[in-house]
Amino acid sequence: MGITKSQIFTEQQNDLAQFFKVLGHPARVAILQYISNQNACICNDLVEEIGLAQATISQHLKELKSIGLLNGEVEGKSMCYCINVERWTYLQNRLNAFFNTTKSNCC
Amino acid sequence: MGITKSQIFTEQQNDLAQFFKVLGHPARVAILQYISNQNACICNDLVEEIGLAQATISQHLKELKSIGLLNGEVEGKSMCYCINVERWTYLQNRLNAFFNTTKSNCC
DNA sequence: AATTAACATCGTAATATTGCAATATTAAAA
DNA sequence: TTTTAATATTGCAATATTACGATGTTAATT
Repeated sequence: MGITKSQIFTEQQNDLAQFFKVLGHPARVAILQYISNQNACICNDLVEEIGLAQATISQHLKELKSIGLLNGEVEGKSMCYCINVERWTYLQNRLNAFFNTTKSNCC
Repeated sequence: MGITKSQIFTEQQNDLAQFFKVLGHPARVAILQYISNQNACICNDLVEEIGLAQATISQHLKELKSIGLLNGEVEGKSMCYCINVERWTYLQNRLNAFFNTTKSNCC
C-alpha cells in the first residue's frame, strides 16, 4: 500500500519518526554538514557541492524546513539557509530522550 | 526516479542516513519502545500490541535487524527479539557526534 | 504422524520518494 | 525595461516503501 497507518500510533511516535525520516537521506545529511561548515549558505553552492540538480536540492531543503531545522532568509537574488539552532538542540534532546528511555531488559 | 544517488555521498553520510531512515517509521519506533518495556519479547505480542498484520511486523523487525539494533533468538516456537545494547549505544553516540559537529555559524 | 502455533517469505497492490527537465517567479543588473 | 541570476514549483518517470493475504517453514503438542 505504501501508506503508513499513522492513526494507530501516538503523536509522539509519529513525529519522532518524522524527524528521523527527514534526516534519513544522505543528501540531507550532506546539506546540513555543508551549511555548518560555511559562514553563509547559498543554495547554488549546494548544487555544485553536492552534485544533484537544482530542483532536487531545492526539494531536499524544503523537507529540512518542514521539520523546522532550517531558516531561510532572502538575500537579494539568493537565499541564505541556516540551521535553526534552537530547533537543532530540541531535536537532539528529543532523540537522546528516546535513546535513553528505550533500554533493553532481556536476553 | 526513486533511487538515491548513494555514490555521490561519503560512506559515513550514507550509513548515518540509513540509521535515521530505519528509525523513521512510527511502527519501528513503537516496536523498540515496546521491546524496552518488556522483559521478553515475542513477535506475536507485537502483532496485537501494534495493530499491524503479522507479515508487516515481521518486515519491520527485519529492517531493525538490518542495522544491527535487534538480536533475535529462537525460543522453541517463538522468537525472542532484544535490543542489542552495544549497537544501541554506538548509534546514540554516532547521532550525537553528528548533532555536535554540525553547528550553525551564520545568520 | 497429524496438528497447531509462531514466525518468515513471497507476491502484489497502493502509495511515497527521488530526481530531473521544463517552466515559473523574483530581484538585481545592464 | 530587458536581461540575467538564483531559486521555487510543476509534471513526470523510475524506483522504493508500506501493508497484507497466501503460503512456506519449523518446532512443540496431541
